[in-house]
Amino acid sequence: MAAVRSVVFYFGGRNNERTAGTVVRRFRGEGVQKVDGKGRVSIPAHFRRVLEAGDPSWTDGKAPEFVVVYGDHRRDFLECFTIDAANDVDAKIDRLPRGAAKRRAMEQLFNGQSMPLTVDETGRIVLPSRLRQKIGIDAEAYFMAMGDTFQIWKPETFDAQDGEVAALLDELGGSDIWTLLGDEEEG
Amino acid sequence: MAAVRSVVFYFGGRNNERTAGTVVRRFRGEGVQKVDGKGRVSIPAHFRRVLEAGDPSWTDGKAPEFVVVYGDHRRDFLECFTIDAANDVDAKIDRLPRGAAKRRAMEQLFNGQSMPLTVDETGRIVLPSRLRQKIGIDAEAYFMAMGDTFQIWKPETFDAQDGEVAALLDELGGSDIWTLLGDEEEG
DNA sequence: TTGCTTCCCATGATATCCCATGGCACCTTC
DNA sequence: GAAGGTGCCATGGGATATCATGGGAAGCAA
Repeated sequence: MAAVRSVVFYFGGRNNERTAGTVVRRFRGEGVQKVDGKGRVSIPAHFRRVLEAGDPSWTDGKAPEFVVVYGDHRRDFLECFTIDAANDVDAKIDRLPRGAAKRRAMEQLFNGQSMPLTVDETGRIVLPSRLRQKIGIDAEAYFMAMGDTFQIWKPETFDAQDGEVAALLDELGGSDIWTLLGDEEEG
Repeated sequence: MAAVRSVVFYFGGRNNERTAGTVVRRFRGEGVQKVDGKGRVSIPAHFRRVLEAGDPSWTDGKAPEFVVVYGDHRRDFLECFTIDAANDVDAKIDRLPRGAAKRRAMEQLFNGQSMPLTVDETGRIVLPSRLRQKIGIDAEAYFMAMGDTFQIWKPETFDAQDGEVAALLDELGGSDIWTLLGDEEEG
């Protein structure tokens, strides 16, 4: 019954400042999930696979943990990190000089304004009401992959900023990947 | 404008096996495949060979993975990337400055509006109904190679834009490859 | 108690897996 | 060089597992 089909890993982007050789499975995809009165939300199955792969202490059958950063009032979405990704960020913060203003700010944001969450047996998390209120989530939550992380939005909030993104893409010449990246150089 | 339905399979012939020493790396050809009620579609065998070659974690006998980008409302086709190609794109996106609007847009397009798919043992994928609906596919899908990637279209949609391409070629002076390439050099 | 969590069980809808078939290309064999 | 064998390819159908989601009971805190 335990479901570990052999998860196929693939390597993430080359220049993503990750430890060389680290196998990373990137988040991909998007979707709307229901949020019930208790604040329970299903994590899309594919995201769960990535969370499992990114949690060093996860084993088959267990529930993966991850870190959600909610930030201050300026942030209107939640950003979710695998344990591995969160450790990478922590390591980077550690490299900043002690006492530096930037370091304090980073620590406050990433260590203070964040919390660990655990996916339960049925693939759901419970979003504390404080977090739901913060980003205005009510009955639905919009999940969007961002490579190393994924984000949780109130659908309406996301739609609004999505319009801006679409406008930007128009300005940049459409939604063709190669055009946008500037394909002069070959890889 | 030729009707897609009249196109006979043209995937590069039958003997396109992995002959020793021959590395298949670019998608070539076009054709129509059936889509059944479950959304299952056979990936043309020649395309599979390229997907296998472009998946670092693929080994003989395994099922290759790849990434399909469906994009926003302006896109009326699906664009399929090998894992290698997707990693290249991710790497290029990673090189854009963090926080830049363009980077955000690219991440949303390429990480959010995309999903990983796996070719099954029989050489098929399952196109989720959401994707089929998005590009209007029901019983048939048109596959078209684009070198690094391949695209999946609703046949009728492809026919329509195919007419535009033909018109453009007329305008450019015909369909002679060398003439067209020469023009580009002069311009 | 009243309200919030946490855990366990239930269910409809997909999605996935396993098995099956007809066809065509190529290879053998006579 | 016809006839039949072999293997991959495209496709279909049914059985099973997984997913997303809902509801209730049990624990815990003011």
